[in-house]
Amino acid sequence: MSVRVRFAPSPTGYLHVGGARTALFNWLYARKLGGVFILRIEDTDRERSTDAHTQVILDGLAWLGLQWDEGPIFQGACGSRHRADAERLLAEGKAYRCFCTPADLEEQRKASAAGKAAFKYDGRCDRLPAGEVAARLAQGAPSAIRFRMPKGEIDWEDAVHGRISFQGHDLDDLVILRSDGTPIYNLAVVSDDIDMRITHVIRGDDHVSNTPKQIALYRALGHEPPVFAHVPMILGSDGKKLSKRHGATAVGDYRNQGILPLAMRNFLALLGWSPGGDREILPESEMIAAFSLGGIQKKPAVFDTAKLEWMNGQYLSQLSADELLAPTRRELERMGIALDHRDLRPVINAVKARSRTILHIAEQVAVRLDGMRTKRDERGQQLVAKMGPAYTTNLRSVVEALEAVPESDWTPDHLLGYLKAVAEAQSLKLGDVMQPVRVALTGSTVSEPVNELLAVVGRQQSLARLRSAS
RNA sequence: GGCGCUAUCGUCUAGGGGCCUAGGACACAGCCCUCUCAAGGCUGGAACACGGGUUCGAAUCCCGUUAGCGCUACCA
Repeated sequence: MSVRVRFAPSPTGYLHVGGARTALFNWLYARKLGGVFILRIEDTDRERSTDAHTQVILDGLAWLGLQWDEGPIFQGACGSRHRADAERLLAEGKAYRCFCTPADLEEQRKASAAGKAAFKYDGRCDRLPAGEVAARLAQGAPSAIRFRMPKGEIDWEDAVHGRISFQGHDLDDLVILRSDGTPIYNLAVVSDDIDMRITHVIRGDDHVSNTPKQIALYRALGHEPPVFAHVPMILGSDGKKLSKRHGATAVGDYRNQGILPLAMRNFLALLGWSPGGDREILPESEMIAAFSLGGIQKKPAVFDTAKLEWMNGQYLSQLSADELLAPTRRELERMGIALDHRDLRPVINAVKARSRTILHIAEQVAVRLDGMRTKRDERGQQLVAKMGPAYTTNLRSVVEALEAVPESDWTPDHLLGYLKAVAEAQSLKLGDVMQPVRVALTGSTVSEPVNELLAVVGRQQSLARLRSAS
């Protein structure tokens, strides 16, 4: 039987990095086994689901290059099947009607909390005589359908964790169909996974405790459960589950910060999984070839932004200026800087070695071609002050010499010669003539070699800016 | 509280009884290169949570302790 896996996010928020990694593992597994990767949108929570969120998820997956083979299938469209499954369980005596209202249950919960024990539905409606049930239904009393949880042990061989077992008597008789006829998550998932002939359920560890309930449901519906693989959570630097207060948690946030999709995907793959050996930067083909569920870590992983940026830098350095051009332009557009008429490639080449993100590249381009001052370079003025009067004196000497340089000599090689000549003539160290130029042109003490910087900014612009600075 | 899961450098991990005086990567420190900063190269500090077993031999197997995390809805 061929492998069929699914990624099933609910469109109630953005595409979280944890979700993205779950999607990635599903995708890798499908690709590795020649299986089918299906996208299902779990939108049964009508209140919180929106089309906008769905679109963000679709965009995020596409950006990461995780192409799905089937779907997106919308769970909300399968309500009649969910209802039919619930009613079948009811008819077969595997479920029962529950007339407890949410208010009743709230009260039961409170009473139980006082006794320090965990609340567990006591099955009072399961003990209602058949006549009573019929009478209440006849009166039109609203009722939900509850699944009667089998009492024995429920266990499975988890592809990541190994054997996990629960005792049926620790589990609740869970509601599977609300009184308004809509399904509850655990039923919808099982019903859909059966319908879609899912063979492997690869999802987050937060679903481990749902698994025994779902296995019971599978059996009650007359189907063998699929293979389950529960992948560990992703934590913030403080060891708590990654959330908004840790800063960026959505895939889109990293996209906006100038992270490349392949770098993001590679980083995510290494969070909780290792190809074995010492490999880190993996092309898609190697990643797929090396992937296995057994190679997934059992413990949660901390999301380390520094390593993500390092990895992004690795990918960045492998790309040519031509390949970096489009993303850089997109970033500049987002920044509201119009440089459409300029050839950005020489500048990109000059700055990319010192950049870890596309955003940083775009900023450097803007500084050079648009005279933009970035926030991080605002301290340029302070640097000038720090250099004292020598800054102005030395800068003037350079400007004077550079003004005599013809356009035809305005190249990195020739400029280096001119700068060295200035240093020699003034008995200065090369750094003493270069650093003022660097600061004047970029507002920063950090940049590519000054002769390259001058070439990239261009003769006219360089001289104009240096003059006004000196 | 109950149930479940987990436990190797600060972080991501290699490791599946002897190859481990525990390897790699990020981060950090130093050196080289150098006009600055990156990149690159070299060097360094840094971990098997604790306690019992099993075994000739345990990071690796078993038990317990501790700690962390997850779940505990007519949410998903």
